[in-house]
Amino acid sequence: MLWFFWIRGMLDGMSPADSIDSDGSPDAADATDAADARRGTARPLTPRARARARTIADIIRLGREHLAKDGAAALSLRAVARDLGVVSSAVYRYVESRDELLTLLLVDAYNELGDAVDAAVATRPESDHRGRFDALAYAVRSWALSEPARYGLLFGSPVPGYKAPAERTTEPGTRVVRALIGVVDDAYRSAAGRLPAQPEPPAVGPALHADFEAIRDGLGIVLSDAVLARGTLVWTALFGTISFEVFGQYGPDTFGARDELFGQHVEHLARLAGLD
Amino acid sequence: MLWFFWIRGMLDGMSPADSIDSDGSPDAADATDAADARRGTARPLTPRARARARTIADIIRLGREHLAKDGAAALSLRAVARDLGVVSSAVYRYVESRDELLTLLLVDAYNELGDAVDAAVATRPESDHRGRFDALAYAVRSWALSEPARYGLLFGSPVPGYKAPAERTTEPGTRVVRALIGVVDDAYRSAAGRLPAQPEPPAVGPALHADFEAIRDGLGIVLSDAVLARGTLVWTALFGTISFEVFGQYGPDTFGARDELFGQHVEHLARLAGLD
DNA sequence: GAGTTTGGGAGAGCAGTGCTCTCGAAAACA
DNA sequence: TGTTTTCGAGAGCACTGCTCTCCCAAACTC
Repeated sequence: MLWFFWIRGMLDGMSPADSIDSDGSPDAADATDAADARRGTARPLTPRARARARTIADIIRLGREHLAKDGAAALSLRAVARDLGVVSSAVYRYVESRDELLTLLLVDAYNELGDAVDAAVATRPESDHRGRFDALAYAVRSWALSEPARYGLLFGSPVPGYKAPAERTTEPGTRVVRALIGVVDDAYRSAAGRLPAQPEPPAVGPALHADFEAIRDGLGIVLSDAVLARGTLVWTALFGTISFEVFGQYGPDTFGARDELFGQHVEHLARLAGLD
Repeated sequence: MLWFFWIRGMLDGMSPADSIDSDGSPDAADATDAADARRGTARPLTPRARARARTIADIIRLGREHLAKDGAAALSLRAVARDLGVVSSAVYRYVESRDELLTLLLVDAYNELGDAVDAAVATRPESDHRGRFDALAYAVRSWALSEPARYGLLFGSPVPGYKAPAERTTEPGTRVVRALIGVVDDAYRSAAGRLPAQPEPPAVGPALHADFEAIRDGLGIVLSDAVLARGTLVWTALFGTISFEVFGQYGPDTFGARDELFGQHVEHLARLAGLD
């Protein structure tokens, strides 16, 4: 299964706990209602189920706070239990393990980032491809700088011993790249035939061509091998630039004008993507 | 102090432990000799000092193994002590804390990567700027793929609660970027005046200009603002691409032809750097 | 309404972690 | 030979994830 792809039927397979809205609002129990409605089982919500959903939402909210403050490696189930006013063994009634909580927080963070990106892109008209690209890039950077530890969980070094379950993280985890591909694909569709000539691209070999072909098939896009090759670089470069800033790779004093530096990089990346 | 800069006198301030050769060879004690020789104090090495240096070298070697296997967050001083055949409190005679060991391993890894890059660049003639750039890029990628956990320590999410001491990590930590700047600067020096015209660059504002000016002063290079802007993007993009591969951001199946994909990216990055 | 089921909090316990302290022996030095 | 220094061992503290048992109260069933 290609990583890019929306996994059909995934929502149906989700447990109620997965459906908690990502803002951790107190009425998370309603999310279970929504999930029930989605799969057509109008189950009358028992008080117990309601209390349970509320507790899980609290655990996610507290976990998110700890994650934001101390990072993934320092996330402690016992600390969450303390904040919840409960003994440590009690949280195991709601969350299978620390890794399970990490998965919930991973999905939570992916969706928050995805929402931020979607909202930013939507502020620009559909025809303003360059504007949409800029909005996407700046939205990712803003979220990353405001949530460095959670960004690190998503795009930093893997947590040792933790393996994200693909069936739960793939869809939310690919929202940004799918949005990016959408912006670029729209631009190329609308500009079909009248694109500025790019300098001769390096030839793409048969193996990489097959990879790109599978991506095109899976996502229903029209981008050429050359554009996809440049597009993947734009993708990884965008996150590379942001990661350097978030993770402190620039050092404390080298760049004072970080906004402007990022603007320069976005400019070059947009050109590389062919959006100019 | 700008992060890029070689810190003068740093070696003089180093403790013997910092001078352990990065390959963890058993004769690490000789490194102390070397350090003594460098600062002109020919101290006769006592048996105790010799044994001590050897033990520290063992600790670093074992720590490196654990780091490579399980990642930074899972690095355990007690586990190292067990492997060393000693009780846990005994290692505190040699290493101040877990963070101290992390610093030693950080410097160790930075230097191993720096050595690999320097060696790769040196295989190409000085005039082959594009070849040197490619060699640098592929050397970083090779090392990263063969040492994913240690790469993650250097370029992934920061270890929570750990703050790398700048006076010990800045010099080794900037070896790669200094090598990269060297390659690009050489190319621009040797091509002075006869460079292919680049498409009109976005204008650099006064604040970013000041940053670039400081970098030029500090490193004694001639690169223009436009080239430095593109150069920092090349730098961050290179590590972004490599990080995506090492950290599994591509997903397991999206790209089979990863070598070729990286080759495409290097090609575009070389063009962006003006090395064509 | 009475009886039964079940959900879940409390607490003890196990094995691991980083780190500190004291004690004693051995090695190095004077 | 006697003194000083070094350093390993071991106990102990506070923390972690996680399991197990106990038991009460809320919820469901008849």
